[in-house]
Amino acid sequence: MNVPRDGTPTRDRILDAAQRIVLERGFAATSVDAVLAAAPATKGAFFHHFPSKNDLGRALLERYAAADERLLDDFMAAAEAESDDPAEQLVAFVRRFEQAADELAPTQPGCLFVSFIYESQLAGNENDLIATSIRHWRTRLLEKLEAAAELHPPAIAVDLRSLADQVFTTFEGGFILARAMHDPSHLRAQLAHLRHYLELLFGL
Amino acid sequence: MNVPRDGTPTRDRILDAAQRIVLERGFAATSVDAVLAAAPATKGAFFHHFPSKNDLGRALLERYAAADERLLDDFMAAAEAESDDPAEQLVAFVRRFEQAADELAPTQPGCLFVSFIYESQLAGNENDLIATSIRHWRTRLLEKLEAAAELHPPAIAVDLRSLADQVFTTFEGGFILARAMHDPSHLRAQLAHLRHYLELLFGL
DNA sequence: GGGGAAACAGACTGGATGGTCTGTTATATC
DNA sequence: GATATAACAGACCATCCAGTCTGTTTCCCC
Repeated sequence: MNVPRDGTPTRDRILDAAQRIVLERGFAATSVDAVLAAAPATKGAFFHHFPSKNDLGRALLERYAAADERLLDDFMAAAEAESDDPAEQLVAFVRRFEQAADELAPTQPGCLFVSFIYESQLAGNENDLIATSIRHWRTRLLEKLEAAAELHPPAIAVDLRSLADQVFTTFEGGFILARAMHDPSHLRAQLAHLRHYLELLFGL
Repeated sequence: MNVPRDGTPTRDRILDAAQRIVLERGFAATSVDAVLAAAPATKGAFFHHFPSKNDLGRALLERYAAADERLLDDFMAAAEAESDDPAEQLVAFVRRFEQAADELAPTQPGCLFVSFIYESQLAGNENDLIATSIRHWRTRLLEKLEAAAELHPPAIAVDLRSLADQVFTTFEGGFILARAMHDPSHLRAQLAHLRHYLELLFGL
């Protein structure tokens, strides 16, 4: 078996350029030629790495979901290092995203998931990739919420399952708000309210 | 001046069909031909009513924003009829959206605003239409929030301005969550948390 | 150092798509 | 009932765009 030169740098360059353009204009409005011009790369390179444009979309989503999962793990680990109280961990977790929001928002004008969710043209397989990602967040946060509710009986009865989803909701909604108003700082402010809600619920 | 037959029914049919398809696939992925097939209408009719596809987008946005504003006014008026307490009015306001969510979500799989926000290809003019709409909600809700905070000192210090935006955030985030998980009921659940947050803040 | 396979390069194509253009029909005014 | 004009109808066009195809280069293995 012969192993010629490594193609991953080219592949990554294409993915990076594609992600930037997709986040800005959406997937359908992103032409392969535009990606190639931005990468830069050629037609031959593109269709060597991705059989079709849809495969590029799938690859983008997979890479994004993986990075997303890593972020969740990292921030949760950092939050767990700050305190032993699961409620305080949750608050620290959200606070970390608030801090990250200011740096993240200007460079990343949105969430790649939304770019695909609002374009149902991709088959169910990759949409399930998003659903799996969301469920992962939910599971991870739900166990913390349950532990927190155990220690700190909530001020009012709430459904913890959908509360876990509230993190995703606030993130996506905040992104949209920030983008619609052309002001990245909105994301942080919306996340702060989620934190306040948790603080009130668990009496912190 | 001669006034031939009325064109508004055709125009509306085109707008209705276009809105359905745009909400499902996004604006860029919506071809004029697909709209014409769904309306149904012909090329001649389309380009008689809309000089270009982008003009259709603008018209869609304008119509949507107007309906949005009407909804805000109606629900706010209904909430104001329920109670004299601005805090309770706000809670009633959100509760109304929870009720509406179940009926709205299945027929309308998303918010038209997002379809355009995540596709920056349209010029700044129509994006400002969205921003104006958001600012309208913010202004309207902010005055209620300030009145509520006067009567019921908030449990913790929060920024009322961004709290007003939280309604928009929760709505958009909830829509995305519902769509990503293929379960419209999520929207209602997310709105419920927003209501709980308000209840906790104002001690209701 | 020759052979082979992956990694490109780039001209080319067929279909989709936004938009045009030349009619034709309906209706209110005179 | 002649006419003017908005409201359509639908063939047609120019462009763009995803995907193909035929090379050429690079690099490892023997």
